Amino acid sequence: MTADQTARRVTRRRLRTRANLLDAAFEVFAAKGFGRVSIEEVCEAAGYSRGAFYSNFASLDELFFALYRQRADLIARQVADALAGDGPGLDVPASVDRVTEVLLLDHDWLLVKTDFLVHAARDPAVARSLLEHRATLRGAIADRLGRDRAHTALPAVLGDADAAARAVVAAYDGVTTQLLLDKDVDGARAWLKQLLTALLTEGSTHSHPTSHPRNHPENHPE
Amino acid sequence: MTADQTARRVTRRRLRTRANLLDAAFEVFAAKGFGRVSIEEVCEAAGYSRGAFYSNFASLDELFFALYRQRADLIARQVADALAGDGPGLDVPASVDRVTEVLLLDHDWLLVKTDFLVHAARDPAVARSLLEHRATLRGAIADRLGRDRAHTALPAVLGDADAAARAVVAAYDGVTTQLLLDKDVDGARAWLKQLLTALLTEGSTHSHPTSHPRNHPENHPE
DNA sequence: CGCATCGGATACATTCCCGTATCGAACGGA
DNA sequence: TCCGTTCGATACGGGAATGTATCCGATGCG
Repeated sequence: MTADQTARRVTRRRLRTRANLLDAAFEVFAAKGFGRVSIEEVCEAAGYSRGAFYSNFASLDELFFALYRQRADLIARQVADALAGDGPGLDVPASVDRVTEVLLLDHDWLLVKTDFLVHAARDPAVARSLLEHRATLRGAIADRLGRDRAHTALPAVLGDADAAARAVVAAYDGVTTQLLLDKDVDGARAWLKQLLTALLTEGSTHSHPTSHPRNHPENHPE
Repeated sequence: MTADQTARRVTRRRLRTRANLLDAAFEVFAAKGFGRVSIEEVCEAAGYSRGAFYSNFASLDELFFALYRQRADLIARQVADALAGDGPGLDVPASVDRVTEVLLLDHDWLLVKTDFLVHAARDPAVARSLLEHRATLRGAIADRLGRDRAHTALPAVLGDADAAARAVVAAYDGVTTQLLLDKDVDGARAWLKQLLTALLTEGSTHSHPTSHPRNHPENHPE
C-alpha cells in the first residue's frame, strides 16, 4: 500500500529524513494550506532535495495522510489519558477541563486538520479512514460517559451515552470552526467548556462556567 | 478594490458571462476543491477562454470571494425568512425545522463553504469579512431568541440570548463537519434538530425528537 | 445604419513543477 | 576495515498554468 512490502534494511537516516519531511510538511501546510503547497516547497523547508521525497513518499497525498495519522494518533492518546484521569466517579467539569486543554492547543494543528477534513470529504477512502478515527474517539468518550452514568447521575437531555458523545464531538467541531477564524484560543476553550457543561449537565443553570467569554474578541484578524 | 471604478458601459453580455463563470466555478470548486482548481479549468467548464476570465476577475481568489458572497447572501436571506416565519410566539421545533431545512440543503455548498473557511483562516482580510457575515446571522438568531424569551419561557442552560445563538451556530458547524464525511444529509438534519432542541429547551427530556438517527449510516463512502 | 467602445479569443513568452534516471556517498554488518 | 546495500542529490525532458498583448467580432447608441 504505502511502501513496498519487500523487506529491506531500513536505516536510521531514512527514519530521520522521513520525520524531518513530515515536520517540515506540517509547517508548510499550516502556513499555506495543503492545496497550495508543492513538493518542492516541502523539500526546501526540510532541507532536502526532491530525490529524498520520492524515496520516502509516492505523492503529496500519501505524505499528508501519514502526517495526519501521526499527529491525530498522538492527540487521541492524550485525550484518552485525560479521560482516564480520575477514578470511576466522573467529575464532569474536571474532565472537560483536561480534555479541552488537549483538544484546543495548537492553532496550526486545527488548520492542518481542517485541510485534511476537506481533503477527505472528496476522497471516499480517506473519508472512511477519518470516520473510523472519529468513531474511536467518540467511543472513548461514550465509554467514559456510560461508566459515569452509573455513578454520577448527569446527562439526560439527549438520548444515550452514545448520543451524548456525539454531541460532545459536534460541540468540539463547532467551536473549532469559530476558532479558525478569530484565533482566540483561550476564548474558544472557555466557550467549549461552557458548551460541554451545558450539554452534559441536567438543568445546570451554572451561569458561571469559568469566566464568561462574552466580551467577544471576535474581530482581531492577526 | 474589486474592479476599477472608472465608469464604463457594462453590457448585458458581461453580466451573463460573469454569472456563467461563477456558476461554473461553483461546480468545479465543489468537485475538486478550491486549492486544486486552475483558472483554465473554470474557463473550460464555463465555455470561455482565459481572456474572458481576466476581463472579469483579477485572480481566482477574487472570483472565490465573489462566489462565496453570492451564495452566502442568498442563504442568509432564506434563513431570515425561515426565522421570521411564525408570529411573535416562537414555536421552537417548528423554527428549528425550517431553518435546518435551509441550512443543510446542498452537500456541494457545504464543501465550497468549508473550502472558503479554510481559505479565510489563512487570510486576515477574508477572515474578517467572514466573521462579519457570521455575526450578522448570529445576530438574527439572537434577536429571534430574545424576542421569544419574552413570550415563551425556554432557553436557560446557557447565558443570554446571544450565547444561545452562539450555541446554535456551533451546533450547525459541528453537524456540518460530520456531514462532510458521511454525506448523510437526512441523518444530519435529524441530528441537528435534536441537538438544537436539546440546547434551546430547558430540561426537555424529549427523547423523541423526530426519529432517532441512531442506526448511524456513518460509513458509506460514496 | 454607421460608429465608437467593449468583451472575449488567440497567440506568446515564461515560470514553475513534476517524475524519472543516474550516480556518488553514507551506512551498517561482518 | 571492507563491501554490498541504501539513501538522497543532481540532471534532464516535458507538461501545464500563468499573465499579457494584440486583434476581431459583438454591442449599443445616436
